[in-house]
Amino acid sequence: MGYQALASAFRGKVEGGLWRISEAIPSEASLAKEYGVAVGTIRQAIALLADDGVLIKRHGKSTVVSSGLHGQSMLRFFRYQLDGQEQLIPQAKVLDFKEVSLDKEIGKLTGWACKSLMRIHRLRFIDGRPVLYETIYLPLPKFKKLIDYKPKDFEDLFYPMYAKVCGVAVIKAKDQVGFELMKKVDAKALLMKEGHPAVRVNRIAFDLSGKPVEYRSSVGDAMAFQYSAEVN
Amino acid sequence: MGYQALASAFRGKVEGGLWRISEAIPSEASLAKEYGVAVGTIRQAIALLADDGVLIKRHGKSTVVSSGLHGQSMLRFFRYQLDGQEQLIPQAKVLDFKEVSLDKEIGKLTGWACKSLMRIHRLRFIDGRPVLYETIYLPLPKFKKLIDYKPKDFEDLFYPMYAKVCGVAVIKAKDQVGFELMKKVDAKALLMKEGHPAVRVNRIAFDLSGKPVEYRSSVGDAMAFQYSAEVN
DNA sequence: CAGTGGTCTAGACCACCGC
DNA sequence: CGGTGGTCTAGACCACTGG
Repeated sequence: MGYQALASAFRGKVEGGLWRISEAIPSEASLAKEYGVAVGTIRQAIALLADDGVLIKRHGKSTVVSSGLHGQSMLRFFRYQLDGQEQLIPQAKVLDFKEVSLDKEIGKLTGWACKSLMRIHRLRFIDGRPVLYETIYLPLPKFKKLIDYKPKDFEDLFYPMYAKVCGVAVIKAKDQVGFELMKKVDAKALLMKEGHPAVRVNRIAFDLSGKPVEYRSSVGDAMAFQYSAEVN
Repeated sequence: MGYQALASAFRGKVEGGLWRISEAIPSEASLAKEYGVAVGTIRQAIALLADDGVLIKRHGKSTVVSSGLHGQSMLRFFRYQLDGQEQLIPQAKVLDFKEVSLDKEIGKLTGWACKSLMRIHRLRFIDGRPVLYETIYLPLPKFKKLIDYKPKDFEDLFYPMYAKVCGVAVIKAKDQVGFELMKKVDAKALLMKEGHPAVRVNRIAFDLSGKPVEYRSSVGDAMAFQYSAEVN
């Protein structure tokens, strides 16, 4: 039982729901006793999961299972201060949503095997201006609690909502950024002209166990797009 | 002398050139003896620098000082296989270079205080087609060995060349991606039309001590742009 | 084989948090 | 104050690399 095997065991606890989102895990000392290893070994195992974002450590307090990402990780792609504004008020509005059958392309990208998805259309605003038009797909057994929602019930930030309502913590995502000319529907939603330069971001989001739990495609004005990345 | 203080001390060794690029540092055991601490403490300090990319550890061999990034980290922004090609032959060609005085804007971005820079214009090709037009700025006391070069002397990959010729290891970079309409000079270099949608990537590259050592601005066809990123 | 880093132990003491 | 994670020790033994 090396520390990597212990890390796998702990992953299992999280995936199996024995260690629940936002809740504390046992102390390092008690885990060491339970597994019959030294505390240092437990610490190494926990460090692995903490690096992955699965567990959150805070000195003096218990280690807890992550409830996922919070920041407006999508809007970070766009320049906000178009008019020298300093304060920005990001908002979101769900336009419509319905149950749809699994799209073949999305199934291939995500590996989902479910029959139907929930599809949500949503606009995001900055200072009252629409800047991003999103189409979000959620696999349906898992997110069934959302199908009784009304558009107004959806919160501005989806990931914390997933955690609260559906017990799904998004801790990682893969984005694909590409350039295109704006299509009619996208242009209409964003109050722009068809054929205007556009950026499309396709995102697959992953939960605590590394399984894809959301597919999202977002379109915005390419001329307002600005992305920063670190390379290591 | 905690492990963080030790890490600082080790950073100093690297920055001061006492531990040189690509060379082995003393073993953990000998460092422990030298500093009068336990091996575990040395290991923690070294782990910090290894996470930063400053040191490279390999089981069974000595820990060495990093010589920097290698991959074509710039071309990763573009789709290569335009025609179902599988093998791609990236090439580069330096068009011209000269000593110029420090641009105010670049000085602000990089914090450079030198008087003059070396400016290099460079084209990058895939399958013989120009895809990227780069303008590279290097602070001049540090890179003076390059001013006697002829355009043909420059290697395809600049970062390994910096390490070999100037003793500068690039281990980190910050990229800023934005869209614009192609300017005349850029269009001409890339054999495209002025006003065509373009992507511009501005990069600041950092050496082992975290100081900016290169500023680079690259332009390419927006329609061929595709970027993948992980969000954590 | 000698030398390196990787894993693990069983303790000690420190630093932080909240009651 | 008690409980948590953070740092450190001084060893033991394992696993990998290269001559």
